[in-house]
Amino acid sequence: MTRTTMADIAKAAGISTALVSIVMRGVPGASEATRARVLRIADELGYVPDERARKLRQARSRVLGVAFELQQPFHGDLVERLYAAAAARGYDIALSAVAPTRDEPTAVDALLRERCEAVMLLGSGLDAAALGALAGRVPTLLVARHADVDGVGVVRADDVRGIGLAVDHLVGLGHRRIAHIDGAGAAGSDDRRCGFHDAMSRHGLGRAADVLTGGLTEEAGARAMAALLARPTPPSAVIAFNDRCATGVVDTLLHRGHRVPADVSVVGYDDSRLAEAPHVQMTTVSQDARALAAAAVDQALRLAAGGAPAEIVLSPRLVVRATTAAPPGA
Amino acid sequence: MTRTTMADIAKAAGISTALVSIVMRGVPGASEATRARVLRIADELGYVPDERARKLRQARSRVLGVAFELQQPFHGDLVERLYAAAAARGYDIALSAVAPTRDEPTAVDALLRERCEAVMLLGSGLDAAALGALAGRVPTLLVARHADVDGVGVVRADDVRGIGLAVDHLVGLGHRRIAHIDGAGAAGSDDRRCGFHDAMSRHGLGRAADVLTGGLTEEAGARAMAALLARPTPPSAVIAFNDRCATGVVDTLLHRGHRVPADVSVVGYDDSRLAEAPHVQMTTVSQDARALAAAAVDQALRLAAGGAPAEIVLSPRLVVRATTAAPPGA
DNA sequence: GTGAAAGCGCTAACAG
DNA sequence: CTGTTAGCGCTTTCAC
Repeated sequence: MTRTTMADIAKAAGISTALVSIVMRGVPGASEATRARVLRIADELGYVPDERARKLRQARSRVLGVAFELQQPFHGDLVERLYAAAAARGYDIALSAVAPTRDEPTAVDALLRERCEAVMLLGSGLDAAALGALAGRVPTLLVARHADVDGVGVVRADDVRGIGLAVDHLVGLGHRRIAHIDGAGAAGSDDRRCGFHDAMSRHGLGRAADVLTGGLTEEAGARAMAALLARPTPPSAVIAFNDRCATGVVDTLLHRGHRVPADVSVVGYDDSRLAEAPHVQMTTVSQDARALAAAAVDQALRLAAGGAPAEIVLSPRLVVRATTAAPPGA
Repeated sequence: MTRTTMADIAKAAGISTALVSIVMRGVPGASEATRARVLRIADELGYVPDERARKLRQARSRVLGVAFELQQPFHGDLVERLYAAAAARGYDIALSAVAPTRDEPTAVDALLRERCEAVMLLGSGLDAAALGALAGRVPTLLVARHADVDGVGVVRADDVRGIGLAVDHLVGLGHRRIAHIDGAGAAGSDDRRCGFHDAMSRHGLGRAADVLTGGLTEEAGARAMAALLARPTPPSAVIAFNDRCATGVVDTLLHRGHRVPADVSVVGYDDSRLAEAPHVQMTTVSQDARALAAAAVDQALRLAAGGAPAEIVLSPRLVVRATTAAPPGA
């Protein structure tokens, strides 16, 4: 089970390791004959290049670190797109997961040890001080989260506008009593809450703007929806912090015998795989994981090259599906 | 932004890098005074050890590779536990994600390049030939999947028994028309299907055993449930392939005005975070991610040390929550 | 208790 | 086109 090295191939082919390296990297400097022979031998010997050694030798590691949450479907979408965006630029992705039993500092630390050229934090929960400190050690990029910290790059969708789109859509359908179940302090929840208030006010519904504390999970959405249903006059539409939260809202409504969207309309956020599932068909605000990922890799590389941090704000898009309709009696 | 190395610390402290290494690793061989001084200087300089260099030098990389699916909540649970189990043995985890646009061979290949001592594939979709080939290159361990391939270790829960527990529970409640929505060829689906047939037969309900093609997603569950509802006499209970699938089943039932569990009981599989959410409270079969992860790391290390592959089968446990009850009119 | 020297597997100059 | 020489940052003998 001992791994084949370049030296083994060089010996077998009767050439130097440098030449093998040239062939393996596919750079010019070897005759076609040698190239073919080396490749054949490498294949026979089951050679797999040692990334660590390669990275160690190279001035730049060509690795981008990504800290993400294991249980956040939207992070899954982002990570998937980040792999592709990084690969397109010749970079590898080093993943480090955040979970209830593995906090963000731990995850980031692991990335630092891998000598990533830059780290991208997906919807990070770190505060300004921690972010500032991190940015002092490694080019740092916040993805899908708003923050104004010196030295930290940001790539995100315009959350204020995103929620605005949702409100416009619902008001256009005839809704007036609209509630927002927020992210309870999670990345982006402040912006979305503001966006909600702004948009409602714009429609002259400032006083009908109802905000409840929610969270990032189905559970949070379910709890908040239950609270709403306990009111004398529940809203006719709900905008949840994200798709998972919205799923909890829908479940609670259905469990209690309310129809979606006939009785209550529900809007999610993220357009994660959760929302597009045929049986869910959730109206949601798309952050466009693909564009976000592409912009993130772009800026991460710029930062790594010594560029100045920027804030890149992408426009979200409303994806109308089947969980929104005119309010009852409209 | 250029990283501090051991040489920098050695110079600043006026000692050799070897001594710094001794201190950083916390092994005996340095005086308390030196130790304290080195640690202080390292801290001041913001030193972070370079894992790549360390791994390269060490005979063993102390890294375990994990290929997992980004959108599978149960994989998230497993990964979280694997981090802890590996850390307890002094090992790091290298993550490589599988997603619709990133196939398993790609993910495994990335792991190989990192010189993992062993790779663990979570619910892999690789066939016997591919697994055999992989096992020839690196100690390979299948987690949460059944397979009988030479040289490949397996750590899984007893799926036949797991489904059996679900059937026993439902029959005990009085159900007789029970359907199983399967995994459509996914890892474990054969076992679960067999387990379903076995258990139903054991209860003399072999002819009432209804199996539908499903899948791993909410969507698959929703589609299958819709098909069941189109029948003249739909079942009074459904056992889904996993929690995601079960969620789709529940959603479809609720959407169509059926109550869960009053009209139809639903059982999931995995006991992922999805199932325990307060508003869901799904009855499900627990594979105990923690125990599975511990056993997996255990065997991965044994394999890496040259041990013979084994099949470790853990007993699943039925977690009764709120989606199962006696059938209507019972 | 401490340091010098030799590599881990690879790539990046250079020479030839 | 091909080979030699030097390391990347760290750990590991083996001296002192």
